[in-house]
Amino acid sequence: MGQPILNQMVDEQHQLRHTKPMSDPLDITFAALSDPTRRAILAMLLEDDMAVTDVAEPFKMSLAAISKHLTILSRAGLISQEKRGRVKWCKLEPSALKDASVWMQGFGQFEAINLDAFETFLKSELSQ
Amino acid sequence: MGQPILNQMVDEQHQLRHTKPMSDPLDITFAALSDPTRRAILAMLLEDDMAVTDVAEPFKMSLAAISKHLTILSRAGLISQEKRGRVKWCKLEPSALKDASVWMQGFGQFEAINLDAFETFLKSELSQ
DNA sequence: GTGACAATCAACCTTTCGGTTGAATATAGG
DNA sequence: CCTATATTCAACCGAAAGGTTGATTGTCAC
Repeated sequence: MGQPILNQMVDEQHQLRHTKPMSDPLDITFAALSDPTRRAILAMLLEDDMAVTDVAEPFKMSLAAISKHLTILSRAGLISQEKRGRVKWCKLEPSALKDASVWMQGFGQFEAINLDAFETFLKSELSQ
Repeated sequence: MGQPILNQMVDEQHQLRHTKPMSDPLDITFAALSDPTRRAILAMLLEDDMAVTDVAEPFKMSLAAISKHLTILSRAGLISQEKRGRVKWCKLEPSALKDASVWMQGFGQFEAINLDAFETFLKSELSQ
């Protein structure tokens, strides 16, 4: 039975005690999400896959800066990048959000959104 | 009609364009969650309210460091702190996770599905 | 009051973050 | 081939993060 989420948390704490420099994937995920530019990029990619230059266009910062942000999102698994020709296409990878989402579910009276039911819902939607 | 989640994302992007130093609450929430020590603290508080010293006990870092982490969690609204006598009690405030959770729900693999149905689904889940 | 305990403050250090600029590396197209 | 475009690399910068230590404040307990 049990609460795998809780166990995971305890493990995480235990890891800390031993000063493992090994960074939890959740570190990277949440850190990636903590920047508003990166969240905006994710929102843009929700609509469509985009080239790096096109991603950068709405922002007033340099292309290199956006390129770095994309690298961070990519390392967090939140997007994937595929080079076709000289253009690198960026694609949202929403499944990476799942672990973080599941972790958060551990804290909530707002388990309002039951993930199993959620997935069932998605499947039924997609099969139409 | 209406996709409030998506609109919110667009607003966020718009804000960026104007270099507002005004930090989105989501920045603070996700940044707070990106540190493993702080996530471990949240997990501990999930079991019970605790005094600062007791929170610090399992960790090998200084009390001052833990105190700083608790301040960050507090500013993010993820915990509340109440001083009774010389002891400051820390209490989990899981509702602060809700906004972040809702934001994340916007990213399903499901650009295919229609957002109205998604919201209807969420409402029905919440009303149970 | 005195001493022990709870917690924060203040100053400091090192590393990471988010940004810049300018040069470098592909690749596409005429 | 040559040139324009797409993207990254490299070096640098200031600011913020995460930690330390030592002093400080406040409260309880005798």
